Amino acid sequence: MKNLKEILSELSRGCVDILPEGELEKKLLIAKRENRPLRVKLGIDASGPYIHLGFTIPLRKLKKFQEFGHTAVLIFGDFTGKIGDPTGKNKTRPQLSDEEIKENLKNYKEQVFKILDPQKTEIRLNGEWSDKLSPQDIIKLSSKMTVARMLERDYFEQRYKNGVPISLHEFLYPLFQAYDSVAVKADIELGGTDQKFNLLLGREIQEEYGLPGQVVMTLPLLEGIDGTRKMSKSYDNYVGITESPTQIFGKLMSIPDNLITKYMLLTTDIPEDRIKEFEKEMKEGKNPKDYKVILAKTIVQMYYTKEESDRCEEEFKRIFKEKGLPDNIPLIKVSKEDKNVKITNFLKKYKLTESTSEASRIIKGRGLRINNVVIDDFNFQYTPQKGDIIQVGKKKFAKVD
RNA sequence: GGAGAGAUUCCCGAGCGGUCAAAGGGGGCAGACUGUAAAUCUGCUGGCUGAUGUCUUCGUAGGUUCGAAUCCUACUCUCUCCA
Repeated sequence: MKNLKEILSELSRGCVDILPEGELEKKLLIAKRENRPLRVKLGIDASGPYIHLGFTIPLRKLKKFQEFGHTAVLIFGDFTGKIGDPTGKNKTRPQLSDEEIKENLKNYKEQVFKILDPQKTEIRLNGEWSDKLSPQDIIKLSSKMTVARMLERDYFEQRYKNGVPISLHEFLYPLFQAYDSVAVKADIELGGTDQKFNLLLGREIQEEYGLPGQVVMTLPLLEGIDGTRKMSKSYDNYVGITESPTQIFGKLMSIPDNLITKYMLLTTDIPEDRIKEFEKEMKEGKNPKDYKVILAKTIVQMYYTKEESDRCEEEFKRIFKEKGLPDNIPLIKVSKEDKNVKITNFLKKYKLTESTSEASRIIKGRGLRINNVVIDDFNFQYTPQKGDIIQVGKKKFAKVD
């Protein structure tokens, strides 16, 4: 049995804030005294439940709580999803239909239980209670918040300054989210650092409704594989946990060096002191690539198997060190008419490029190889032969069948 | 309700009635160098095409004009100020 100190240190690994300070310890003590599990809340957007490495950070934290006997309460934002969240400027997200929500929920569950223990997980749809709120309830809820405080938030402040429209209902979002905490009687809520305000609001609203306020734990946002913007599907810089081992491995190998240890700390169970050693070794001049391999292998192993991770490593070596070819080159079936076709048309026809213009651009840039021979003439007449290897840029391969 | 400002290509942002497929930056793609890293350098960055050109693009719909992103009208949306 671990003592309280050890538990606290494991639970706070990677956390940015635990607010109010010291409260987590109190909650843990209360749970022990009352012999009941803590209810740890995490919200997810119903519109795109595609779980990438960034989102595994809070999920893994939740798992940690489960290991210590507590209950994970996942809030699936079907209510908010139905209203349609206007994120950007001109894009008002389409409202989700009931079927879409159902479908998303199904996919979500599948992925989430790759990490969480289903026995200790409670999945709730916030429509359950939000749908039932009357206008009076909503007014009462809104009266707990002032416009000035809303506008203080970075997110709104910037948009307001830049003249980007803010719809009124966007102000309601944090309130509904906060109300979720009331509804599920959360003891703790997890979220990214960008959620700090919302999470704290949850605490306040709980107190307004006569409940003990939740403890807020914020976790860092993980930069995507481009190393700058936060990991997100819309930036196409994500590593999805349901992607193929090869993809996961490859993507992780392309993250910038300075993120290696951050990824380790947040997305794996590699012990913190080991990570510190790695850091030191890299500073002393060891090749960061080797540590990246450790990271990539660890993660592939977490979501697949040890064998897969070994295979990925070997394949990676073969492709990039020895400039060999990947294992699974997609085959393209060419038809008999494909004789002496213009190469640009060919590339477009088989979706190797978006357009013929893109094809000629790549050809001009010396990015096209057939059987390892650079083709730099965009008027090249191509007659595909079975077994030809076509390489477009660094990453796209195809084999003629 | 009133007054003003604005909507440009993936994003930000220039843009005299013709020489504008539209400056510049960001992002992206490709190449060199590497460790499929970072940094740096180079090229490209609407579609189709025999590269010559051609078609579609500047909030939407009309109009003026030989010719419009640029002028006019209406509409839609946004912002700011006043009440």
